[in-house]
Order: sequence, then structure tokens, then C-alpha cells
Amino acid sequence: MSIESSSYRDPLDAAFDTGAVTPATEPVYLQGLNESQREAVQALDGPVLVLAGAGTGKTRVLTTRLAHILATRRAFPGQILAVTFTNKAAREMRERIGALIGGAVEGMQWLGTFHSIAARMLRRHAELAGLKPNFTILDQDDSLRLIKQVVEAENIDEKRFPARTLAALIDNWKNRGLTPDDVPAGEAHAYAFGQGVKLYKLYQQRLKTLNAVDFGDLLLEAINVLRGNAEVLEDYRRRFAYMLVDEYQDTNTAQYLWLRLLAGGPHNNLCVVGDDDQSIYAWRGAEIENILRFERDFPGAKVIRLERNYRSTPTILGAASGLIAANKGRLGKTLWTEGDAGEKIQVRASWDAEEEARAIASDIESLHHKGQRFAEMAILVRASFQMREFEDRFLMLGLPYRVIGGPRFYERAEIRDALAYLRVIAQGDDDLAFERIVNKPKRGLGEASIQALEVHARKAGVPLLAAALEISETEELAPKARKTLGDFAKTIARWHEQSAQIPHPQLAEIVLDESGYTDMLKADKSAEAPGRLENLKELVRSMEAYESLAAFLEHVSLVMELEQGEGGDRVNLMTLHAAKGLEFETVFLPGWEEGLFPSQRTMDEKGTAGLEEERRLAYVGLTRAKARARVSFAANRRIHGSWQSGVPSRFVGELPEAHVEMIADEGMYGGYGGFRDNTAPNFGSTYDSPGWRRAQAARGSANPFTGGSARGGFSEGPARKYASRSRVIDVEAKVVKSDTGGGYRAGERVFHQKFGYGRVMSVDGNKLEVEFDKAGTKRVIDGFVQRA
DNA sequence: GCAAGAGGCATTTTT
DNA sequence: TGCCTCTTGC
Repeated sequence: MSIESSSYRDPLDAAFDTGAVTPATEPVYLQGLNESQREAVQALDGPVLVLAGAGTGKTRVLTTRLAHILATRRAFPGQILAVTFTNKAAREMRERIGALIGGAVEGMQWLGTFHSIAARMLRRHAELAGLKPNFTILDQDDSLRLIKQVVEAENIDEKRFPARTLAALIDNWKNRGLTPDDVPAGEAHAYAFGQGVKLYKLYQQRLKTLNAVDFGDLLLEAINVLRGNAEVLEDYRRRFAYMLVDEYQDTNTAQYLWLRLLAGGPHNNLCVVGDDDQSIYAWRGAEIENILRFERDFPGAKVIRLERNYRSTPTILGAASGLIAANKGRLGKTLWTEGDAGEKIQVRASWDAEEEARAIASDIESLHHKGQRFAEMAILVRASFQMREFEDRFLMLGLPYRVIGGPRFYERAEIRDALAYLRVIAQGDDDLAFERIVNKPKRGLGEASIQALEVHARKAGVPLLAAALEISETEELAPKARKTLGDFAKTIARWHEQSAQIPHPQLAEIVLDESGYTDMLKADKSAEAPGRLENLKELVRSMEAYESLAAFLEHVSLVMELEQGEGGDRVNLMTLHAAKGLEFETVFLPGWEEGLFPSQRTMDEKGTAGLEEERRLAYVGLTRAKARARVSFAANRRIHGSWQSGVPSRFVGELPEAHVEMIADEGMYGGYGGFRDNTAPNFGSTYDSPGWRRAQAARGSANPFTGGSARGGFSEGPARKYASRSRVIDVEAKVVKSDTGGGYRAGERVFHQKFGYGRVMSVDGNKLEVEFDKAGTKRVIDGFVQRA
């Protein structure tokens, strides 16, 4: 009988014909796993903690474990709860399991992020939380606006007590699983003379009225539903035969409570995977204690350590291990690897940040000449302002790079505006969305008109959109505003009707055009306007993947992300936080200076715990490197405009000497030593040394203390704000263009991706001096501009 | 209602 | 230094 003619065939059987069916042979998916990886895959009963060090094949273990559960028929796909922190991680897991077992992964409806799974639960039981199933999920921006409204309504001086402070406070409470009633009395006074909790309560009421939740609520409300409804809880407890949590070291208290509730059932098969040494999100509410305490929380838990590292050289691993050993209260692991020691960690001292960038750029070029791809190199910084130095340098050299991180697609203003239009059309009672777009583009509706509208809406007890229609029939407003508002409301009503007949991507186009939004951007001559239009097109394109407008909106708030700029051979530039989970041949770690890294602020606020988190961040940075890591620090750095001299980071001294090689830039005169003597770094006293004075004389006007640095202010302008998540400067393409086109003359109008429009002042070979309309005078390579 | 200026202020940001 | 927010003046 041919396969085609056979009746239904379980995809799992098909997937595991090779292994699972023949007991004598080991399943294929286990092949190639080392001893502890295998153990982690096969330890299915009872609580399990997998301590997965950096580069030890964690993801593989995780996915294989799930495949194993399904292959051995221990559970149906729908009985597995698998939680990650990011959509990316969830997507990857889904793909990799799919590759192992095929279509059965489709049934894994409980694989996702904490937030998306909690949202799913909450929608099923919305009424138990006082919500309608179609509740809106507000992101940070929306939430802050709402909090602002609450604060204003209470007549609180927002200057003294900024709404964001309250937002942070509320977020913090929610992360800890605290409803307004649970907030400890001692914390009630944290905002506006003890009104914090009252405002928290008011904010929650507003959310309920709007049928909305914020990110924190997703978990908090889910917890409340589980706590308050025994039968619902029981149902989930029975359902989830196996539970798996990735990055457990990053779970916050709310997530922990939620997991504990679900894990308290008959199955007791909770497996958490994580690395206490890579916990870097305490400032976002992550409780490293959760992972440290796991064995006590779940008695009889099996602890499996993955210590064989497949990523880095022994040197890198040794350096990282030596560094992290300074932390206390670790669960402890001993990572090991085989092979050649590899290059030592180069530690370089530079005169200032500009020179540091220059040195790194030249390292990059020389590695590239030796055949290493740019994409295999990364620069990991502590704070994003450090990126500027590098972007500046790369632009000048024409080195292709990409910035990873930054504002996400759906966080961009134009995307949020477009979404607000669609939200109002889909759900006329979405007041926050209505407020956002009622006067965007400008329709001549000012604060006074909006206020009157809000008063009317509140009195009548109707949403703003309905109120707009009503108020246009009254004498309450000036005739002009009245008409504008009425027309606007009617237009939305019309769009709403059209939405039933027209495919939603097309509807979006119509809305953007008819609302005047597109025209507004077309009329905008700033540098970023074209990019924004492009983003909107991308948004419309992405809508096609969804069945309906409602389905699309359902997904945006939680999982909207747009892959772009992935391709191309470019140097990666990102923060240390953004680098977690990634790996590169070569990693550059600049800015290792006391105060910057470790961050002074973190140490001030969190003391030793803060310092240890910074150290873990350094550990994460180092362990991203496969072949070589290069640490550097600068003697002088301009922070917020003023020059500061720096002392090398204590972390430099904590790198085991055997793995380190010291390099001093020529600008440092007389070299530099003794930094590893933590107590008395020479560096700080360099300023009094003869070498320093010589350096000062030699550099003349570049002396940072006289403010005479040769380099003028490098304004990024608004470009950064609207930068893509994965910003790409495609240098190659433009350079080619200039080779053929080139030949600019003084006086010509040009356009630059970053600086916008400007006029060429002078030409020196391929270097142009351009006076930009907005960004001032800059020297740029002609490949970066085009004729305007 | 809107555009330009003054003052306050600056980490990290998975959802 | 340079950005964002709020105020002020038309």
C-alpha cells in the first residue's frame, strides 16, 4: 500500500519513523547531544532546573526536550505550556520544533511569551476579570498617556511628580504581582505625598472603563483569575502536563506567581532553563532569586548543569569565568571547552572615545582584510549614547554597519498613528486611539475643543467618537470646530462601513490617503519623512498576512515586529542587553570605565546587587565572542557635553591576567600600566604625568579640557527617534553611486539620509562640506548624499 | 491654535 | 551637548 493511499497518518509517526518506532535504536533527535544535554532532554518527570551556561546548546536542548515529549506520546501538543520572554525566542522555538517533528507543532497553542499566553488566557475568561473579551492591550505609550490623564484629573503638580515616575511605580507593583490593595503601606508614600496607591487604583478603574489592560495587567489579571476561580485553575492545571520556561533567571515575581499557580497541579512537570550568571534585567523587575530558590520552591527538583561550551575559545571562557567568579550567591557552574587557547583578550587604553572608535574601526578593517565578514563582528556598548562615536567613525570611513535595538517598528509615531486610525475604525469606543488622531494631521482642533468634547462625552457617558457626532449637533462648540469634528466622526463611520467590504490593507491605504496623513508626510521636508512613508507602506504590506482587520489589530500590540535590514555584510552595533543570546566571531567591548561600566547610577541605586548585575552584563558581553574579544576604555569621555576623565573599569582588573594582553594607543604616550592593580590605577594620575603634558602639547587644540576638540557636534537629529529596530546604513550601494555620479559642485542642493537637505559649501576630492538646513555644517563623503 | 524659544534632563527596555 | 517638554507670544 502506498503512503498516499493510506488513511490518516499521524505526523508524529511520520516524523519519528527513523527512531521512535524502533526501540532498539536511539531516536535520531538525541544523536549528537552530550551527556548532560541528553539528561536534560530525558528528565521528564518532576521539577527540573537546567542551568545552561553561555553557549552550551540551550536552545537545542529545549526544543529537543519538547520534541521528545511529543514523540514519546507523553502529551498532546495542546497540553504543553512553553514560555519564552521574546516573540523572537518563541518563533525560533516553534520553527525548530517544527523542523524536528513537523506539523504537530501547529497544535502547540500554548507556546509563546508570558504576555501572549497570559493574554490568551485572559481573553478566554475576560468576564472574570471585569473585561470584555475584546479588550485592548495598551502599550507603554498609551499607558503613560492614560496615567497622565489620571494625574492631571487629580490636580497633581506634574512638575514635581512626573507621570512617568508613577508609571514606573505602577509597573513595578504589577511586576511584583501587587494589586492596589496589596501594596505595602510603607510604599504608599512613594508618590505625591502618599497618593501613589490611590492613583494606581484610579488608573485601574480607568482601564476597566476603557475595556483595556496594560502589559503588566496581562499577568496580574491572569493571576487574579486563577486565584479567584478554582475551577478555571484546576482546568489549566490538568491541561498542562508539561511546562517549560526559558530564561528563568529573568522572570519577575508576577510571572513566578503565575507559574507556581499553574504548576501546582497533579502533573508537577515544570522544567525551567536559565543561567543565573546571565540575569541582567533586575531593573525591569526580574528576580534572580527565582532561579536561585528553585530547588527550595520545588522540592525534589533535579538540577542539570550544561557546562560544555561550544562557542568560545578557552581563553575567552577563562576570562569570563574569572570575572564572574567575583560575584557572590551564584549557583555555580564550571564552563569548559576544548581546542586551542585562541587569542588573548586585548585590552586597549585610548585617549578619548573618538580615538577608541578609531582604533576599533581600524581593527575591524584589518580583520575584514584578513577575510572576516563584517557581520561576524559586533560592538557591544553599555549605553546607547556610546554608539554615536562609532556611527560617526563608520560613516566617515564608509564602513557598513547596522544598529540593533532602538525603537521597534510599532513604537514609531507614524505606525502608532496609523494603528490608532484603524483601532477607532474597528472599535469606535477606543478613546485613547481617538484622542491620538483627532487632530493628526492638523485639523484645527485645539485643546479647547477637545476638552469640550471630553466633558460632553463624560456627561453623556459615551465614547469620544459618539460624543463627537452628538456635539456637532449642538451649540457647544465654535461653528468651525463643530463642523470639523462632525465631519471627522462621519468619515470614521464611513470607513467603518467600508471595512466590511474592502480588504483591510486596501482600507488602510484609503484611510491614510483620505485622512490627509500621507499628504502631511509628503509635505514634510525633514530627513525622516520619506522613511516614515516607507514604514507605512510596510505596515500595509504586513497587514496582508492577517485574516481581518480585527485579527491584525489583535496581534499588533504584542507581537508586531518587522524583520528588515537583515541582509548584507555589516558590523553589528548594539547594547550589551540587546546582545544576549547572540554570538559573533569578534566582539568589541568599549567603554570599560568606572562609572560608565559598571554604571555609577546602578551602583548608587542598587549597591552591591547592582554591581553584580553589571558584572553579569560584562560576562554576557565576553561570552558572546567565539574567537576574540577586545576590551577598551578611554581616559577622557564627553558625557552630556562636558568632558570627564575616566578610570578603567574594575572589571578590567578582574580579568585573569593570563588571558589578557595590554595595548596602549600611541596617543597615551609612555604607555600605560598598573591598571590591574585595582586599588591604585595609574590612569587617574596620568594627567599629572609628563607624558600627559606632552600629549596635551602635541594635540594642541584637541585638548578636551579646553573644549577645542576638532570634531564638531555630531547631530543625529531626529533620525534616531524614527530609526528602525535594525537600522542599516547601506554604504556600499551609495558609494557605488558616487563613483559613477560624483562630481558635486559648491552651491548644489543635496539630500543626506541622516541630515536631510543641505547645500554644498566646498568640495575636497570625495569629501564635501555641506551646510544642512537642520543639522548644521558637516563634512560628509559624497557617497552619502544624492542631488536634491 | 500654532510656531518658536527656555528650561530641565540625561542607562540598560524581552512585553 | 542636544533632546524633549512646556511656556510664551503671535
